[in-house]
Amino acid sequence: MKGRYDYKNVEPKWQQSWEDTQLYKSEVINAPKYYVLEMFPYPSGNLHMGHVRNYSLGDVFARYKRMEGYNVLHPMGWDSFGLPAENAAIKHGIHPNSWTWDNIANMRKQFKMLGLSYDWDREVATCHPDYYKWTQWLFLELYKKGLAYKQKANVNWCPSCQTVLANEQVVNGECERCDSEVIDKDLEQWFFKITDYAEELLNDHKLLKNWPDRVKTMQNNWIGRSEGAQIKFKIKDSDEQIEVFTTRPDTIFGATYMVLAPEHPLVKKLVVGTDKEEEVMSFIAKMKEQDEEERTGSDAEKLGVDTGIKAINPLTDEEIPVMIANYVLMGYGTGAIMAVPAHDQRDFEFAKKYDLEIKVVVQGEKELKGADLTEAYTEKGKVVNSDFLNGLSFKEAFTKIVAHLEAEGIGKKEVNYRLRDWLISRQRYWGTPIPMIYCDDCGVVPVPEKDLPVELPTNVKFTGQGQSPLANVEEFVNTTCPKCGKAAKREVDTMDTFVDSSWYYMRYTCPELADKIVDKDRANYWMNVDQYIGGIEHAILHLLYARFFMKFMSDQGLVDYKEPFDNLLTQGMVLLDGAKMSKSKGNIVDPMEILENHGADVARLFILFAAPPERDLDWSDEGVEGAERFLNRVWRLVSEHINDLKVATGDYSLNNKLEKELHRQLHVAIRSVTVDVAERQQFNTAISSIMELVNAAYKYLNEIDSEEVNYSLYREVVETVILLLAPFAPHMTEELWSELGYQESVHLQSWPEYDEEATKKDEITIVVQVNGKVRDKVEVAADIDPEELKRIVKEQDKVQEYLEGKTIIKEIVVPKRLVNIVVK
RNA sequence: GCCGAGGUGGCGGAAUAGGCAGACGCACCGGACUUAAAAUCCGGUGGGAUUUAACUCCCGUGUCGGUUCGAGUCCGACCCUCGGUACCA
Repeated sequence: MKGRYDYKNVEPKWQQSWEDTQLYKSEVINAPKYYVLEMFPYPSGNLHMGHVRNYSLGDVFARYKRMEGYNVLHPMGWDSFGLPAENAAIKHGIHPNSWTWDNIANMRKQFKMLGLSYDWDREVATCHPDYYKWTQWLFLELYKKGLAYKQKANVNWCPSCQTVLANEQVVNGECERCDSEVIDKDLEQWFFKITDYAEELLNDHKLLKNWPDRVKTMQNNWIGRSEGAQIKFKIKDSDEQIEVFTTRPDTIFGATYMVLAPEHPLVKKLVVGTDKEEEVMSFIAKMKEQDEEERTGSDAEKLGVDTGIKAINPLTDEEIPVMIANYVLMGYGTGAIMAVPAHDQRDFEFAKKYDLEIKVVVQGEKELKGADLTEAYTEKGKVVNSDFLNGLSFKEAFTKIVAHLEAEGIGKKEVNYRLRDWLISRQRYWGTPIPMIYCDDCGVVPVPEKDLPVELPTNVKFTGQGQSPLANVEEFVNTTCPKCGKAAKREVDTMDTFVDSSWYYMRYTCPELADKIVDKDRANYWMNVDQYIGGIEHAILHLLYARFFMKFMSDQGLVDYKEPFDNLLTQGMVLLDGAKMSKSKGNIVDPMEILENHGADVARLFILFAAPPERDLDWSDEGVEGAERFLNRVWRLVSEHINDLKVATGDYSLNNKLEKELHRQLHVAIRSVTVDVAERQQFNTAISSIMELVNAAYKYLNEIDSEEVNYSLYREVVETVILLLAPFAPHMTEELWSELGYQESVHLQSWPEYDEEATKKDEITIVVQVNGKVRDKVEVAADIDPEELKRIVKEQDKVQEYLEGKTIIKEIVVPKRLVNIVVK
């Protein structure tokens, strides 16, 4: 046996063996299942360290659960539609199809080099027609239910990606992918009605007990539920009405003006032809020039203009001015507000600036006067100056005014959400075609299910300009109407790739199925995903969309569950010198280089040991060497004693203190590692516990007479180290296991069990404190009587010193830990 | 501003129910092995005071205060860092 772990030969050998014996193949059997899933990657062509971390974490769960006796599903696939493929085509003239499949082949090879325990028979790729056929099928199901619809809307357009984006993909007014500034466009686009599920998406967070709170909070904020009322205001000398949403209908008597967003459709209707037309239109033009930051930044200046139009406050019957202002956004609520400057800070600032009436209708502790206010009083106090609401609390006033509005037919209670419908059209080629046809006679007609998939044509020119490249492919565009058979045209936009990844976890349960998206029995057996692992950057995007799809699929009867991911682990980033690794900055550590120089087990062990999973991890070459040193230390535990180990298979007794202590540490280690992996998901401390056991083994070998080594005990320790380490360093442990003479894979063995009794010490150290300060320590029997312990403690010389001349007030005994004597 | 997470040695990090702060690893220092080096093994390593040394003592988990026999852990106020979000009516 070699003196060092020879990863270059050992790792490929076992990777081949695992593949040959189909070790990680999973099937539905009559046994408890465990579905572990990591977010599948975009096939950029090469692994990066974030991948290594993500997939190493998942592999530990998969291997551990398998050893625990679960029937484990651990699949892998490719989120393989997307812009980079198309950009490569534009730049290098390589077809996205071949570019993507080449990348997949290369990355699959790299994944295998990491020794990850995937059932590769279940591999899916979202760009494969066998997969996107079902993405299209889901689109049609959504369409049938009215949850997919086409509408002209003011949408986000990324000039660099040359496509529209969903709200979730716009960050601070910039494209989430390329950081270009996003501009507004009025376009007719396809939407998914995720807002229908807003309430459920919010409520079902309570089912997700093991999701990080911050992810749930981010989703809560994104969905942005608020309770209030919708109220209609009449306009003087017009049949039109202004509809507003407010969370403070209790303050309606204080509504002294109204504001429309510059984009509000009523603006043109009302203003055109009046003497204010020019002034208003030039103001609106100016507002449109403001970029996102200027308009919506926290300290953006409030700008407005009077339309000259008057609305009627339905409660006071007073005429109030209708303003247009930049601080009211078309994208939230109705795009119009009733302004209550005394009780809303924004309205207050605006009213001060444009000299509008401020009328107090909520009383605070001190009497408030409109003229004296320096800021709005936004508390929910007692209502005043409000006729029949006077004297009521917020809650009472809310109920009463809403009842009044409903009775009058001018308003109602309403729940408003910040969440918008999901815009899924993309003016790009490399995505799932939207299966819709436009017929002059029949209108919008869905592609019949039997005609799916609508395949992407391959003979496409990439210009990167303006509209979907599919628009220029005549054979694709021109088709016949499924209804009337006349010439018709296909939809040329493709779907947002987040649609593809919203349901892939379901397809893994039946990846080969040709006539159905999933088989319900199989889906019900494997779902939900028990453990999902991925980056926090998907807290809103992917994780919200996937939850939406799961709920829809559940409502369609495809599966009996409502949430896709029971447990979520969001792993931290891999940093180099405190900064995110990035190609453009050139601060990259290439996983392939680490595999070449240290092997997969070292890479995995380092990355799992260096930090707890959720936290960011700073790359350290010294740390990698430390991991390598440790693995070789384990290796030598076997290699240096291989002959004795091979014959030492019998029972043993514990002959002396050293052996008792080693045996105790063995069981302590099993307990710690089990708890850390299974309950706490703290792999760094799990590994440190294995290190402690290895150190204990060395200590034993060092301290015992070399003739007297108890090899049967020692063998059990070594075997346990191997088993505990197997999920972390699968190749080396497999090799060592076979060196010990076993034929069957270490990854098919049972997880070691510990004996609680064996973890206990006969003699324990008790800390002795006087007035809370440690003054001495005593060795006593573990089961000592507390009174006896107190007596022994007080006999100690050092303790006596501190007790001399003092009176004992109190004696505290914490069993197995300490004694504290309080004196005065 | 609001919401969330966090602040512990030279560094990454541990302390699971309020009970020895600093597990494990890195780095560093010393020793063994070696002609030598590498590798490996053994030992030391929070700061300070005193001491030849041992012993011993004091301080120490962002700051200040509180609860408690006892606080990294609980409570209150504050400071800082990171993440999310931001005219959301």
